[in-house]
Amino acid sequence: MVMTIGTLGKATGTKAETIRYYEKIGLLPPPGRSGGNYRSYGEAELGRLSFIRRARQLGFSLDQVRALLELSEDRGRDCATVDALARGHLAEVERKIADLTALQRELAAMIASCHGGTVGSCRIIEALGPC
Amino acid sequence: MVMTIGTLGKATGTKAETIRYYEKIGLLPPPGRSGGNYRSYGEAELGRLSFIRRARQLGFSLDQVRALLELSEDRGRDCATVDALARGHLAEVERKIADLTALQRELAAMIASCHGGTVGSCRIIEALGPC
DNA sequence: GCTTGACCCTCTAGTTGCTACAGGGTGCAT
DNA sequence: ATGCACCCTGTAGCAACTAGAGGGTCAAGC
Repeated sequence: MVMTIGTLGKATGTKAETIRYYEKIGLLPPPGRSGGNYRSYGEAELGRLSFIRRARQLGFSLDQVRALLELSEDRGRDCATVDALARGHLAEVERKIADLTALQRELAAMIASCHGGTVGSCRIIEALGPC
Repeated sequence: MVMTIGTLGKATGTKAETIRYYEKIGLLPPPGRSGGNYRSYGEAELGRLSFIRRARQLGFSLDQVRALLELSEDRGRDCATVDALARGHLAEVERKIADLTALQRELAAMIASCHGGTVGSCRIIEALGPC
């Protein structure tokens, strides 16, 4: 099964530009070319790109994806490194959730304190102003 | 009270580079200069920069901060616009929290399914692989 | 009065992860 | 043969800074 970049893109929910970008930064190997100099992809590339996209959806950075790809190629290796990478990412996500939740509370309190009127007496602006 | 950029930075928890950046994008007006061509700031700038930093800490974008600053200058105006801006931002934060929470659940499940061993049998790698 | 060190200046380029052109070539159907 | 959808390369842009090069300024200490 041979695909053009557009077909591969549709199969993985990725824009052609993004695929070319992944190639440029070395996340995808340079594929073969057709007579008209079109990139041509097969099953292997489909699998690799799916992996990348899935990991991205889970919020892994491109650097983390790169590491995961490398680790996944070495099937005999202990998977503790993979585990650590995923746990590190989870911790990061949890920290972000905590930060945003604190933010949410502050914003909600600020908004609740505003009872209309003019900017001059607005509690939201006041809350942002000099302490 | 006259300050150099470094002093203003310390007072507001902002790096000098960031202050110059804010000036470049028009968030802070160009300040006066000392004999040696140093930027010199007073109370007004301290207030404005504090406002900016506080809003940034609450996750408002620079464009939103710009709008808030403009609104705050017109004390007689109805504060409904301010309120709407803040509510919009809160909604955005809440959406992000929901997204991250979904992510967190997926990551945690993935990690829980991994019971050690080699990469070849690693459930994390498997979960990322082709469906 | 001269040096040392901390500070300041401008300007440019890098970060992350794409996205959007501009200015072309290819391939297939009509 | 001509239109249209697709492909190619290369560059520039987004947010919100951050870091560095290559200089100038100022106060203190000797």
